[in-house]
Amino acid sequence: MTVRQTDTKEEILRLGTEFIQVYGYNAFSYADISKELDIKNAAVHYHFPGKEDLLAGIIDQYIQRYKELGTKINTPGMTAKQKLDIFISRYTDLCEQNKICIIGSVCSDYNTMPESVKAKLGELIEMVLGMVEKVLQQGKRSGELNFPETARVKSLLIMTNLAAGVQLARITGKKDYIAICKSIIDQIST
Amino acid sequence: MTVRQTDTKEEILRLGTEFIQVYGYNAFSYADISKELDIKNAAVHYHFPGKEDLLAGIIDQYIQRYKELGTKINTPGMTAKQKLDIFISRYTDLCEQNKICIIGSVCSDYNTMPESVKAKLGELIEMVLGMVEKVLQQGKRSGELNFPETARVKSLLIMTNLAAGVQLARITGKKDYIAICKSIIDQIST
DNA sequence: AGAAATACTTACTACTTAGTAAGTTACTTT
DNA sequence: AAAGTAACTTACTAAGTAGTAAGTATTTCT
Repeated sequence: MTVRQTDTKEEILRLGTEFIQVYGYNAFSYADISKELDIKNAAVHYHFPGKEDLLAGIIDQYIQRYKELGTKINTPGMTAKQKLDIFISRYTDLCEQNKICIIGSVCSDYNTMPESVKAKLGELIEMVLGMVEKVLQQGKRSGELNFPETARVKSLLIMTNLAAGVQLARITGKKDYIAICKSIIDQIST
Repeated sequence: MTVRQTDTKEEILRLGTEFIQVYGYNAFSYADISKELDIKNAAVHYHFPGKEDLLAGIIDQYIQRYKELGTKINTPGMTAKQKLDIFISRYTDLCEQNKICIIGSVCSDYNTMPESVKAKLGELIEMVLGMVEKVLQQGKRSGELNFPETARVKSLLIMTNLAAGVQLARITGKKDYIAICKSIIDQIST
């Protein structure tokens, strides 16, 4: 039962996530993190020996957060539409902060990553897609939502719209992202 | 009327494009290019003084190619569906070579780029979206295609499906990309 | 109180990065 | 034939990169 002496490790994870979302994985260095936190780069290496370890830690944290979201979503009395809105709002938040989804960001550099990280990334994606699929399935069964595709394929369509939507918004502006979100909702509404 | 002494410049552009599509913009160096072409890194700097110039050249070439595609597409006797298939096949080719769209790739590193490159990227995207929009409009008018959204929004939806689809395929496999393509076609078919 | 673990800093190394200045070769123009 | 230009190479620099070994202060365990 340690009391918590430091939150340096969590700050490193926070900053690492932010840098990936804002500048990309191969565009930031341990020096960027240490400068920002006013510590030495060796301190970053202490918590995460290599940059790959940091990336693995960031993805693990992401997986953890989505697991918590899954628990939250399984609260009874929530409609499928409300659940889906929670997923969409995650991307809307990113868009408003001029960030992009770490999955999309890391995907560009995917081929420069070790197998261990690739596996973790696969786990994260399958988890998110699975969660959205379940929500869509629930909505379809209850008659709340309507779409011609299978729930799996529809989750692929929606998630690709959102992921590339925030990327596009960086270049063409937020109005395009907003239009995409509106269409996603319209498409599945009965 | 120069005869063409060298194709080094074009080879650099070709390799640069490939590196961006395979590893990402901030993950390759001038040394990677010079090694591959068996020249010195100074030779790369001769043709493209800075990495930003190389990126600008790559995007310019992409814009040029899409312009040529636009001309090709304006050939009479081509259905809207055939035209759209040409756009889709570009992404399918990428997917098969385990590459991703340069727009999506570069987007991760967008905030590390100079304004001149950002502007070029905007030009490229608006051009592609505009072309797809026109094709969709034509198809809708002629009754060949059917969709509830505006042509502009539908082009956003389709292009985000494709762009993120090839990204996703890297991680979860090509079957997901294929399912996405099938759905795109199904959605707009009358 | 002493030992051990935690969370660092100091000080460094080996390597890679983009980038440049000056020289070389070969072809083209006048 | 001379001058100029294009397309390089040679040889380098300054800055940044990930990463490490050894030391220090502080807390925790026994």
